[in-house]
Amino acid sequence: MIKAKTELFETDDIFLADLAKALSHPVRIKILKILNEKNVCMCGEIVDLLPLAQSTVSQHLKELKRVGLIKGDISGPKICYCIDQKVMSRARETFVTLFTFINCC
Amino acid sequence: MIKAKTELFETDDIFLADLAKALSHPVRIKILKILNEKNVCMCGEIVDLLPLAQSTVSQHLKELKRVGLIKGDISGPKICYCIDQKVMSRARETFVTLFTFINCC
DNA sequence: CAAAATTATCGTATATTTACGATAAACGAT
DNA sequence: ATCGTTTATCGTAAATATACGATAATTTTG
Repeated sequence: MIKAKTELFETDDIFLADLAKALSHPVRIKILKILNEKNVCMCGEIVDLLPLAQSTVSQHLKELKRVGLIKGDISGPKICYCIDQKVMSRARETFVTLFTFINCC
Repeated sequence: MIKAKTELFETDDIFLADLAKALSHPVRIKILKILNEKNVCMCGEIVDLLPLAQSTVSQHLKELKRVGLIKGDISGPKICYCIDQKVMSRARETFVTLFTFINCC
């Protein structure tokens, strides 16, 4: 059912939009692919693979962390980043649900 | 294989990021759901269902049109918007490919 | 032809994003 | 304790996104 004008957006829509925002920059897609390939990765390694300053990469990692798609485990001065598969699965389901909904009904 | 620092992003990543950008606002998710439910929809109908000015809704429609997820057929002074299922399917595949890649390999 | 209806575009204000260099913070090694 | 390494954060500048009202453009209707 379509909602009345006074109601705000549904939390599902906000979550999906938020996920999409985290995926809306090629660098962040690339970072996810790098993390996927290396399994676990220091921030510095990612910086070396990208044409960006360390602070910029750090900002992108922060955005991915914000939605939970990645997590960073502190080990000494380094931080080992990796994909949070649980959240990633939830993200996949969220997108699939949208596309299924739109392609079917 | 991980690319050297000098190479820019892959076109796949750019396309995916671009799609994600179009989906990165709750209003645009909502618009897609409205179009899905109504099948075909005038701009004005969408405006009536959202707490936004007509010009703002028009801008969001433009962003969805930019990536091709929707198309607008002119019929008199009205414009009938609908989802472009072909592009939507491509979008679904693009996201599924990413998630499959990340969850498996 | 004029008026009404519909939608896009323009101008504009504000907020957010993206990028960088510089600096701070945390830890291991010397 | 100090130094080097690693990463986050700060300050800042430029670009983009989001929202609105006003206006223009298009077509149907009167």
